[in-house]
Amino acid sequence: MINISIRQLRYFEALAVHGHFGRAAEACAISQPALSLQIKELEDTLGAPLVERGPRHVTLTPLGETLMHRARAILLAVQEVGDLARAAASEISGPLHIGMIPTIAPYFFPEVIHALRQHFPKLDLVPRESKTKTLVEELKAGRLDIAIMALPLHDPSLQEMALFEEEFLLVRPPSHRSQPVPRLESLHKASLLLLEEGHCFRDQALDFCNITPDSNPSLMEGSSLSTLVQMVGAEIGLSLIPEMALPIETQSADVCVSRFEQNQPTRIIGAFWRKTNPLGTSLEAIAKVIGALRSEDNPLTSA
Amino acid sequence: MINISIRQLRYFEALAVHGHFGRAAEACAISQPALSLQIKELEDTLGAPLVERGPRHVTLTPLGETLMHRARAILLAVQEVGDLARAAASEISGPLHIGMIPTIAPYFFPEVIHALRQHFPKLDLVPRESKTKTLVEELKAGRLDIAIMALPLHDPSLQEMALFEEEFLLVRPPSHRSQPVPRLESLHKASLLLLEEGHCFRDQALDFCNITPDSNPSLMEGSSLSTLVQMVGAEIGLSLIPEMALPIETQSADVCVSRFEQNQPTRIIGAFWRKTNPLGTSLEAIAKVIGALRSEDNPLTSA
DNA sequence: TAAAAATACTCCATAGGTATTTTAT
DNA sequence: ATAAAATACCTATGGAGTATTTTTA
Repeated sequence: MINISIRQLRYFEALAVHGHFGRAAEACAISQPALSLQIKELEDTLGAPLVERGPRHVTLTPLGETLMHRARAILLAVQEVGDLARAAASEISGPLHIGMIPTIAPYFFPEVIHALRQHFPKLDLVPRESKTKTLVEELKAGRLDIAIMALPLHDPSLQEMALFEEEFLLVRPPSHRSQPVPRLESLHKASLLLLEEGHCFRDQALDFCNITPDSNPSLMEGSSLSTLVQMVGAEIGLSLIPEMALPIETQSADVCVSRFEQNQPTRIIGAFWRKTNPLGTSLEAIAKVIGALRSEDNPLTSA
Repeated sequence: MINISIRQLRYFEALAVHGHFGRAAEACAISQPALSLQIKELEDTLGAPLVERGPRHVTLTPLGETLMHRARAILLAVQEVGDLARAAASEISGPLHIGMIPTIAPYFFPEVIHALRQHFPKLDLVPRESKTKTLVEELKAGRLDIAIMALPLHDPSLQEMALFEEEFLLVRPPSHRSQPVPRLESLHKASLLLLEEGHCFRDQALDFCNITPDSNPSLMEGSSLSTLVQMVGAEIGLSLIPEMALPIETQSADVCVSRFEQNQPTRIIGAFWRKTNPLGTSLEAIAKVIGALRSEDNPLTSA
């Protein structure tokens, strides 16, 4: 029977990530020789080298690569076993890694954290803001427990739960205040300011306006909603912002914010977690608390 | 970070299987206190009891049950990491657990073992004979590396490889020798002898003859092909046997064996293994050697 | 009260630390 | 020549053994 230890897999993963015995050892909070020995032992039991030792950095051998995949899966499964305990406890406690997309995070995180502290005082919240793609990766790798993102996602390994619907609002320069609200379909002709590549809000907006980035030369980009609103205030163009950003982003800029008169676009925001996460039930309760914060004005559930 | 060891999971699995600290310890080749301590430690790190201690036997708590599922998955993944090494070696070696369905095993195992010893001398073959359902379970649990069964199976976690086609032959009492071969479709009117419930060969035969067990009161059952042939020899009825059983089973019985004149029924025999088994490539080579034994007379591949 | 698990203790294997040498560019 | 990994050696944690006590139907 093969005698590898979880410890060896942990060290090996660190070595793969850092590509350097010394730094990997540091990451594992052990000395470099200690890590070297465990790697050596792992190589011995497998009967083949796992890394190629270079003078400046080490790289994985093909066998090392395949082991890495399997090791990650095992380490995730082990971590989930650890979470079994927390799931069994009457009250959820310990660190909870929670992620949110950038177009929501700055406006929603404060109240989410406040509400979760109220409902689950034993929880130690570790918030993170990233784009959807990163959040999904982090969820799957077990570095996040739950993420708040826009639906739909269609990832079979993730559980999704819709929380509330959010409107897209039109932001125009102050000079437009007297003009009528343009129709959504006419926006492709305007100078539209949108978030840079990778933000789901950008894709949603493009989708609603029926725009492909190439076909619209007057499209301009910003890296945050705040920037966009400021640029609109400086008469550079129009933009869309999610409802949630309204109170904060329009405070410091002189802009004209309007709903559309018809075909008001919206997106649905939901919570996501690994289906295999033993904390599932707790995460559902947490998601419900988060959803309740917004569902008063915007109820998705008919409760 | 949770500090669970693979050792603890192994011991816990043994305890779950045996329901008894002493016997589980024996199965793990350690002393009872050693196992008790590891279980206790596991319970401590998870913060909740995993087993309910009874005076005669222990039973898993609900948490223990869920842990068991996850532990098995982890242990299987670890075992597969162990197999990575063997897969990396130039020549496949070590123990290979191979299963076969009962209607093939007695006739085919000898030549399969002989051929595999020739081609893979470092392999230590561990053969087992079981019905399809059991073989599938054993494959998935990692207690079998490869199984030879009838297609189709449609199990998404298993890789299948067709090896050869095998005919179903009609076995009649010696008195029928002068009579013409009945048509396959007329067999449901005859006194048909078939294998008992659970053999895939039985289901295949029923299927070919368009019989449902209930609708045919003259159906009789035996627990082995050998029994069936002997009963046919004793004029008790007719039967079907797979081609492969022919040389052995008809040696010691005075029966009349015939192919059908039309609609000759066949089944396809194939090899199966876990898709995640790192030995996959080796198992493919092994399966090819097995298939080559029969594909001379019965080629499935157009080689 | 009897079978079985928990506890007490002792021992040894091994993970980890520090100091040092070897290696490869 | 230098950064980095391997080796040597020591220490200490903890896993396993034997003997014994506690538990509970």
